[in-house]
Amino acid sequence: MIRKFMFPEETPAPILSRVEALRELKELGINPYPAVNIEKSGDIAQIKENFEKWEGKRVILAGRITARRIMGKTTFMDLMDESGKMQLYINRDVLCPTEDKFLYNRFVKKLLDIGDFISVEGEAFRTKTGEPSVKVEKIILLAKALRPVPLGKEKEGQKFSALRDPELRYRQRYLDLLVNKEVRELFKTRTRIINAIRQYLDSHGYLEVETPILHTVYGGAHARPFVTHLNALDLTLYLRIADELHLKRLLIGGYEGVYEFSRDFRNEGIDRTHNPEFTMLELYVAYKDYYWMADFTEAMIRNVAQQALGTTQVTYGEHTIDFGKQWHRIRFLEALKEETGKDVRNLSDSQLLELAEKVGVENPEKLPGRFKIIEKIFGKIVEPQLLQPTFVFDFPIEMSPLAKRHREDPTLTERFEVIVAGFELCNAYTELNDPYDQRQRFEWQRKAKAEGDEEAMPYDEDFIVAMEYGMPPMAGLGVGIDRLVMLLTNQHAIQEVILFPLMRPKPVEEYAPSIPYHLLEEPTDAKDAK
RNA sequence: GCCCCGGUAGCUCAGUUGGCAGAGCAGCGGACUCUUAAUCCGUGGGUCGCAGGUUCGAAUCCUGCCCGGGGCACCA
Repeated sequence: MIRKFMFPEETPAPILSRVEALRELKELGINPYPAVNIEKSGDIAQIKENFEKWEGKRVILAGRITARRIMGKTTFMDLMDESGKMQLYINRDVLCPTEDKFLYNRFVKKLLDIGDFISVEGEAFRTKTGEPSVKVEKIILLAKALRPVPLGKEKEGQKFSALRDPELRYRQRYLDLLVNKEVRELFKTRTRIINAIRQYLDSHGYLEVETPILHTVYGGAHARPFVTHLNALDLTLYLRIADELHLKRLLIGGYEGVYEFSRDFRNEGIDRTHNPEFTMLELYVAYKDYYWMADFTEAMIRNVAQQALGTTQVTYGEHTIDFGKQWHRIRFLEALKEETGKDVRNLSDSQLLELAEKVGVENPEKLPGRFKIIEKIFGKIVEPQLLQPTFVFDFPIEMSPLAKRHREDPTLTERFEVIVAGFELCNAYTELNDPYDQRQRFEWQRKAKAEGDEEAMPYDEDFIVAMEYGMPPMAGLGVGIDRLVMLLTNQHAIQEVILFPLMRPKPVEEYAPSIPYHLLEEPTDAKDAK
């Protein structure tokens, strides 16, 4: 896996040869890192797409050398830009029409390496085998690569060597992107998904806003926060765990629909569905309830899948998930009753513990409160069965301190979650706007915290005050963007859909040998002296 | 925190019952003017994750540790 490079003098040969080439380039007076402004003829993929139009014309391209096939007086290279690869045909006598063949013999054949950035100019043509190519007449080094880029050779999609190790892929994501085209595509899809959501919300008249990341009081979710400190005010601050309470304040302020793509931070474990920082979409719309929000959510996700992927059907692992069909709708307690045959609210504490044990909840007696146990039971026996998009409505009130009481049952809240492929994708409420009720819920949270629930929400006085000025009835929605991207791209680790997932820090010399720059400073006659 | 799997050349990996540490690609030298995993000839390259132990002898067996991956738990 990761090797140690403790001995700088034992520089791997591929690096030594590149440093040596760099030294020679400098001696020759060739700037290996020139400042340039290149007028590219276009993207390689586009040029190749209508190659008939380009054939016989001069083109200028820039990119990285990804392959090299030296055949004596002719060399083929593959040049890669963001869009694709183009073959370069470098003929000695085309590149060097005069007697001086140095540029070809030394520069092209010896001093250029795979990974170097170059630009070329020449005629677009097809080789005998029909491969779109450029007959190179001019070639400029744009940037020398000192480390071998692990570009695997490839034939018909089959890779012969490449960057596969997940640790190195995440740690050196730039290499992952460079080497693995599908990873580059994946993050484009992520952006398309986010853009599609933004477009959908904008077109419905909702306002994108930015609220603070540094909070003096954190809230809006059950989670432990990251704690930091502001020197200027000698103040403890928290990185936000949600932006809910600020967005609601904005509706108090008169906006009727706001949303934010919120980078949230939760001080919790790291695994394939949890990164310490992640992206959440939150949306709040005045004068609406959670039934309306359910319809809106369903329509939005369906539209986003269609926009970003061109289909509403996605493959996730072994399942085909269809966002296009009408989503299932169930109720939390009814679903539990169907599975267990019991109304969990009527169970005694000991009966509830017994049930929890039976379905595989470990150490339920250690959980802070009945509702946590009920939640676990639900997670064990109901959630894993929900593969197709499913709304779960009406959660017990203890689980939802910011949601409005159910209009028909005061022990429930008007809340739904969307479960897809067995995990939670969305969470939404008819938002609580009764300041007296909200005050009481915060009190319960305060009590829960005192009893050891580390994730209980802190009492936010200012939020209550704001609500006391009058908060419009509203519906709110939260969507885990990373999870949505996972679902839509068939990825099973959150690290795959976050460009730079958090990694345990590691000294670079443990995964990358140091470059022997001293060789560049050596006087040119040093070798002769020896 | 627990369980399973892994760590061998720059990259991807093989390594038999414990018996001289290997291949392909990349590198270096050479040949080659339509190749595309170019080909051919030659060649350098290793703290086998770390530390102990068993053994005449350990990449291989044992113990501990580090790192990673997967699973469980934790995480609405």
